[in-house]
Amino acid sequence: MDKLFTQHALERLASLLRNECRQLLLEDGLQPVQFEVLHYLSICNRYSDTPMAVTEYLGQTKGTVSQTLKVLEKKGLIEKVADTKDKRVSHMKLTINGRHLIEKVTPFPNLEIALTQLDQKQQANLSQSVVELLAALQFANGFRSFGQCRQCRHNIHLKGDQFLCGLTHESLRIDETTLICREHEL
Amino acid sequence: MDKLFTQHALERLASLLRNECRQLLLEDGLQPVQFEVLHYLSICNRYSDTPMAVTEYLGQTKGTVSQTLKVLEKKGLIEKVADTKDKRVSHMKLTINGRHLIEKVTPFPNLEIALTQLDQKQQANLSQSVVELLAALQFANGFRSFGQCRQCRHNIHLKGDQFLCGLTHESLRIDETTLICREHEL
DNA sequence: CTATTTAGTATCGAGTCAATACCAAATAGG
DNA sequence: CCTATTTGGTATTGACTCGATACTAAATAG
Repeated sequence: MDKLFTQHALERLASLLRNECRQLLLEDGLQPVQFEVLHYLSICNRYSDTPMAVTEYLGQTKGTVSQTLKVLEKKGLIEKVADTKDKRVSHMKLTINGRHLIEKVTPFPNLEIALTQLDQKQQANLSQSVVELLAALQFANGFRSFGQCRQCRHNIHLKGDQFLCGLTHESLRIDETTLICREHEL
Repeated sequence: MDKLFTQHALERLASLLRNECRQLLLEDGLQPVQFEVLHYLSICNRYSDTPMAVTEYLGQTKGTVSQTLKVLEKKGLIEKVADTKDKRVSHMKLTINGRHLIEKVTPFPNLEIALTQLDQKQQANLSQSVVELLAALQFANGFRSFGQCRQCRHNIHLKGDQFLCGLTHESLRIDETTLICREHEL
């Protein structure tokens, strides 16, 4: 079966990536999951930076995620901001230090090297394949798709730089439309 | 940068796979890493089933791997067999129960669904892309390539079903040549 | 024949993660 | 309008991960 072979390669890939992440963050005292959360928070939009959104994104329990966020907050990498409308929800914003850390460790050196060793066509193929599989896997998991705001069915392009979210009926700045949204649907 | 986008997709993919693995093994009380080791041991050849080989494969420390193996042994999924020539090394063989467990959980249901949702060409692309990236990443990590014996430069095809390893000067059964070898080199 | 290397184990501490239990705010329904 | 349920989030506990360190025994080098 070729599928089993692909699965094995994917598992191994996942394992190597996780290891590279771990070693990279060792001096900062961060764990792979913590980095994942930080990274997610750095590329998601204002509807998607709540503890519950992170929970859905990671596919873990909210209790687990709550702990991870607590650690990141204690390290001064993120800040909790209360929601103005719903007093239950809070938004997790990256601090300056959080942004610095992300910039410092991305892209992963070895992954970067590996990617540059592929030619242009291989890179394009890889990128496309991974995105396709990711979409299929998220769907199979019953997860939200967590795609870019710009590519969402709720996104309405008024004219020029003016965009609107059909779900929240709020207007979007153009730079917000490239962020990841938990309400994303194709 | 498109590379950053690819890295993010890969990270997320790794994360989702790990979660599926975890949930799948929850009732068996196994952790993702433990499954990874078990899976590796089920597809590696007789030169590559030692604790040190697993250590190189996972890219962790030997102490960490030693613990993982101890757990698997205590659960009756693998057995330690002493090497006949080198009294320091031991070989970890899967028990019947170990094989049963592997068969029970592979392939991962959601990954399987996701893969079948891709068409033939997408699947082929994915498989190829992942293998290419894996090779590049292993190289960038300074890791051994852990490829199939059959595709190794040391593998000598005598005639018909007769193969020889040019490194160990031992003859190989034909079914052994499809296993993964730690000494693999292209 | 000693010195170094290699294979492997044991122990410790910080951290992951699910499960459970809990609280407060928002929403639903008569 | 007022209670019941749902939703967002925190706290605690226990089994497990993982690197660091320290250790033993066997093999190899010089």
